[in-house]
Amino acid sequence: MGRPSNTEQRKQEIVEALLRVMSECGYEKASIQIIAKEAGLAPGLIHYHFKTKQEILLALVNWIAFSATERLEKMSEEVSDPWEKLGAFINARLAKGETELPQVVSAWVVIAGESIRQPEIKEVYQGLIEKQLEMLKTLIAEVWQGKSIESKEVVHLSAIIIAAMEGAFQLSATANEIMPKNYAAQSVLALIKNHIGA
Amino acid sequence: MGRPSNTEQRKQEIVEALLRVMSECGYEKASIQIIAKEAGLAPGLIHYHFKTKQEILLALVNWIAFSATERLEKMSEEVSDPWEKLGAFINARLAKGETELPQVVSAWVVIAGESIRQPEIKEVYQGLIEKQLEMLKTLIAEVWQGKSIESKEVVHLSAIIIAAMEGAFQLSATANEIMPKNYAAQSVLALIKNHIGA
Amino acid sequence: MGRPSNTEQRKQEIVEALLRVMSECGYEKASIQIIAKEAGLAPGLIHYHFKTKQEILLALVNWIAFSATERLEKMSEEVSDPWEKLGAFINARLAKGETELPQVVSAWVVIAGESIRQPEIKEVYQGLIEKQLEMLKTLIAEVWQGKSIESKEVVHLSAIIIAAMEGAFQLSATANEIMPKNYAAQSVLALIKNHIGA
Amino acid sequence: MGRPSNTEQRKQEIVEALLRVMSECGYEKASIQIIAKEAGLAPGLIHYHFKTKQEILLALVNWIAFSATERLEKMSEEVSDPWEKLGAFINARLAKGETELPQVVSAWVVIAGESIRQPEIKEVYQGLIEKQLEMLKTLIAEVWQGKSIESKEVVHLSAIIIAAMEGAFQLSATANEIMPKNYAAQSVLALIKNHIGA
DNA sequence: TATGAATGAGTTTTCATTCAT
DNA sequence: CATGAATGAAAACTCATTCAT
Repeated sequence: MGRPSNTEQRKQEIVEALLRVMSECGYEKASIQIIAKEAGLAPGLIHYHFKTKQEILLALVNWIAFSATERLEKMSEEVSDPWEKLGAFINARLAKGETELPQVVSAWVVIAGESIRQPEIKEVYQGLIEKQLEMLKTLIAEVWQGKSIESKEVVHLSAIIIAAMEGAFQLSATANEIMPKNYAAQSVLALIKNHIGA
Repeated sequence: MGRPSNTEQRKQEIVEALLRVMSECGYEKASIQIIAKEAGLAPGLIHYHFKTKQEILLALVNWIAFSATERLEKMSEEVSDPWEKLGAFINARLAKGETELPQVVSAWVVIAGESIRQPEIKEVYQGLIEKQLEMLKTLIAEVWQGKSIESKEVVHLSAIIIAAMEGAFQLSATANEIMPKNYAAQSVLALIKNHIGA
Repeated sequence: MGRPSNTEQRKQEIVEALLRVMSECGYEKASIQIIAKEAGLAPGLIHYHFKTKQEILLALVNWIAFSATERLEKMSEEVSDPWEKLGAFINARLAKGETELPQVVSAWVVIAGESIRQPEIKEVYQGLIEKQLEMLKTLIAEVWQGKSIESKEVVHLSAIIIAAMEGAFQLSATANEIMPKNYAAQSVLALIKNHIGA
Repeated sequence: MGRPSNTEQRKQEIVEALLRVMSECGYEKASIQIIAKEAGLAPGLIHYHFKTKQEILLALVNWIAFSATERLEKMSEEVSDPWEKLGAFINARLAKGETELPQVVSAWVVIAGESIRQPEIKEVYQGLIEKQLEMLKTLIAEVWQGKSIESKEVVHLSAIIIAAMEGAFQLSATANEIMPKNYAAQSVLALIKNHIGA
């Protein structure tokens, strides 16, 4: 009957090894050999579980996107007040003491760079951004009196807020002194509050 | 006597070739061979003018940083009204129809990714961010009644605005439908105006 | 489970291939390609087993040094008479019909040249010389009535004998007609005998 | 009429630049660019005066050989007593306080290594050794009562003394603590004296 | 599933040599 | 004679991928 499959667990180990290596070396310099060593596995095994290196990256991007989405959804379910929901959304990605590892932040910046030349990565990247944008539009429409979810004001505000959040990620990875993640969240929230006159 | 030097011109040609290639292939895939072909030069000549490939990247980052700074300074000199200055600052980096090529935007995202693993790149990257932050703080203090340049509010607002601008760059390179550069600028400006109650 | 390791054998094959190539082409001209061809292996495999080319050279130098030391020690154990021991020592490195291949002699001269610019090589080279010097001092003190091992006379005589042996190597590799290895050994021994008046 | 030729001087400058560079980097790593910089000349000029890099090496080897021979001859002319002549010969190459630069010693070891693969170099190298051997045989025959210049004893002793001198060079370049040049000379002379019973 | 050796194309870099000025 | 840019072949090294065990 053979041993029970542990493929899923192994795959996850490999993906997380890539995350750790990539957050220090970037994607190209994260060689299969190094990923294997980081994961404590033999190099050959990597290609048993993933056909190509890009497939691992794709799995990583999907995993990060999935985790983020999942966390966002859970957080917005836990609270019911619209403003609290909005706060939860912002905090979920930007607040200090997050489950979000600093490695994920660095990796995310690297992923953005890779998405420039790898359409498959770009697609997943865009998917996450779009999902976030949808959520944010909904949340902002809820707190902004008299504005419909597809009104120009809501759309623009949401987009620029998403940009600010992505930018905060980038700066916290590349210029940490300037943008510590801890005050990014409150600044963003304050910005929104003032903007819609709450 | 002897051959006249054309080093500076050649170096610039090489740097711009890297820019073009990098905005499509990323940094690692921008091989010396490809850069040389793009520049119409022999591969060996690249290393005659630059000792290493990283040196070309460094020159590119410095050039982008220098061009941006120069443009920002010139624009802020051309107008005298504080609000107009602020607008010029925002527009200089984000407005459509700019001298800023879309290639520069893509390259900038790639550079952010590279700065994760190359300290020399990180340093120049941070340098530009810091310079921009200083300018923005000054501009915001000028339009924000009663706020000193180093007050917490000004610092935080400036930082988040810088983040939004960097994020807008990133999104316009990776998710263009969501964040066309053309409305990023006006959104940011509107955000500031509302925030400080102007 | 898994593939059995043959690393040690492969490494030795590569080291010996370097020896052969180096004794004809020198170190710099012994390219990885040529070494690989000489060893009947794929070029990439060389770097799988040795991180750098210098590492191969280092392994070779260590191997030569180890072989020489081992042979010297064995030879001095096989005889007990002090004069015979001394003769065995001289013969071990210089006598004809030796296990010492002419390739080792040529390679050794090349190694001396490389040790000028590679400190790591120099270190191993010096180590062997020092070990030989210690052995020779002991042997000479044993046959030289009334001289202590660290007396000036013993030290100087030993040093010059080591020099003569190294020089004989060099001449037999570069000017073979002048210094055939076969009479170097007996000449050195005669020199010592006369010198200490035996 | 043009300017007066300075070819000979330039050539000598280049040769000496190679000497200096080679004594630190070896021959292969002594690139034309580096030699040119060391000589304070433009790279192109090197190839104006020497067709190939090997030609410079050849000139250097010849120069060293010529200088050595010249010095030896002059020294043996200055004294008339046979033992003094012999002493002068030994001292000329090995004694401390020599005009012989330490760089020449290092370069000489590198040259020996190169002669393994470059017949042209080997030839000059052997030529110098032979010339020295002839001189030494003459000198030894003069001090050794009743021995003819081509007797087996004189030939062998001369050969091993030449070997000791070359070896002393090598050790003083690669293992200086073991064989300082200063006591090599006196040791060699003492060895000869004892050997021929003087 | 797992191991780790093996492959070969591709990368950056070096450098003797040539050549336009 | 002299300069210094330009060339292109070759070098060491990397690495995703394959394969024998």
